[in-house]
Amino acid sequence: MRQLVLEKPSLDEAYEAVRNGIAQRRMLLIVGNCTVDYVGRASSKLSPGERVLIIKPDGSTLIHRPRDYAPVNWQPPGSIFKTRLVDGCLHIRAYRRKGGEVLDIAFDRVALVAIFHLIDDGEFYLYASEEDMKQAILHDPSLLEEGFKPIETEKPVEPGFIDILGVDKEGVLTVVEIKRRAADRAAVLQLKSYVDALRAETRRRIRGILAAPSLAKGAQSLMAALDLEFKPLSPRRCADILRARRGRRLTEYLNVKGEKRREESGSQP
Amino acid sequence: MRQLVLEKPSLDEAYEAVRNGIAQRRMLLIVGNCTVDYVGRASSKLSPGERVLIIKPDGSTLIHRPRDYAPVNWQPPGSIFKTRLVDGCLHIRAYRRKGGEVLDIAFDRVALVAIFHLIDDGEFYLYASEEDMKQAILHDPSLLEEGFKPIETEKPVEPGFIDILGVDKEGVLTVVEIKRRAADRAAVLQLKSYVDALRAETRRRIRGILAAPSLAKGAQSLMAALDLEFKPLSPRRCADILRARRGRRLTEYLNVKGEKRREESGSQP
DNA sequence: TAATAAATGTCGTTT
DNA sequence: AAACGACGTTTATTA
Repeated sequence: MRQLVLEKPSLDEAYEAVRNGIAQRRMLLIVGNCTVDYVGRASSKLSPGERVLIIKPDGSTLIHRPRDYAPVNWQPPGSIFKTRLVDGCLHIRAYRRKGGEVLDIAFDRVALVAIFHLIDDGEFYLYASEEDMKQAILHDPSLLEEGFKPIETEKPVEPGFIDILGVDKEGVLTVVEIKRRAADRAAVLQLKSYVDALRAETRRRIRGILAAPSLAKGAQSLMAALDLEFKPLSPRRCADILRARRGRRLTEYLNVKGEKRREESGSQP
Repeated sequence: MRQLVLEKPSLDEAYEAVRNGIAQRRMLLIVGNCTVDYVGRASSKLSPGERVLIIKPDGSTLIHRPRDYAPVNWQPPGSIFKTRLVDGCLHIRAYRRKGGEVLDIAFDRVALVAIFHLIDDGEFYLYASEEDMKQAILHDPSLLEEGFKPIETEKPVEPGFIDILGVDKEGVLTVVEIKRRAADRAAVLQLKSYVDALRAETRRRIRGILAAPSLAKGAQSLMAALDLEFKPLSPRRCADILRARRGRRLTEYLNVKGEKRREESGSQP
């Protein structure tokens, strides 16, 4: 059985199919009228309506209403299931050991049960992450400031980790905090705490630079008050620069180096 | 047409069904082998594999692999769609005005197209939120501390909003920051910035209290260093207390007051 | 296991 | 539209 699709099944039919599908660790899509109850870190109740329930082979469970990006209720991977027919309803209970969280979905009508054995070994690549921004600055420190020299990345302090620690062209110790989106007050406070932590370690003068595409309004006054600096830097531009750099390096390998080195270069994330 | 289900349709059949389903603002479930490309705030590429695509009436778009809670790619509500048959593939493009984000899904094989007109007017209630914790403290200030008296909630400062501002039994101004889960360094810094902002407004002595179920280790040293205080408080307990309080009040209404007041009480979230 | 910070975070609320 | 903070945030990484 690669796929099983039941249109408007009876609750008995649905029950059997769902039970088997979960036992065989398939991907289940169930559409129907249901209520949802959750008890765990919080509690929630959802009165009747038509929704889509997804149960994945890894135990992830999602209930999607016909609107919104986010599921209205869910259970993360690793859930344990119990399926029952009670009082003319198909109950699916997803239990999570951690936190003793329980999600109970009760269908009184099922429009579809579809069960699939999906094979997905595709590779996923994401560009223009904060990590890409950091790499771009390390490859080309002038992106941050002319004369900037990185010393260390992810330096632990206090605790917490400084994205990039370096010195400016005057030799002044400089803490760099990177954000891939508009920096808000929280980001400023984060940078401030790193600078303060470092001040406790040394008497050298220390600059704090926040590198991000933009700075929220309320964050601007904070920056000034805390004597920190802002450097506009977009994740897209960083990703482009990285790609160009790596492209160049790849070309160098192709022209000069042997097979093994080319593979190494090609396997970079 | 309330529902249309196509098992293993040809790409032509799938194309027609998807086109119509999107035009009629239905809920679409499409299962098949696909690649996914995203360009927007970041960029991503996903090589071929079998996945579930959900398109909602509001334009929300989700691509789910057979694992993980989160979709591998998505588009938030409001997307605009373009469906095409190109080079033997069914392309579905979800375009988002904001940020010019583009999500392109290309199926070379479709296992299922299921289209539904879902009606969901159910109401969703969540208990034990941070808001519930705040209400519980306002109803019973001794939850925070014996003799505590709330003065104001969501007081704006600097900017930012103080969850609860009050005075302790000695009359000392007290800033309360509430977290529904273990308070981390960011929460401590948030409280600190509120206390500092308030200090700029008055010369009175000010206490800062962080009310949360627990305090992360790294946050403890920060609390001490910044002269702030921690009060253990669980969202569950607050929700229980709130429920009891409201239950009691409801009972009072039922026993004493007329129809109109009962309705008001009953309509509380 | 706990803690720390990123995320294409999303979502509601308010200015 | 921008900003601010909550979220049952989840997820990855690291001590």
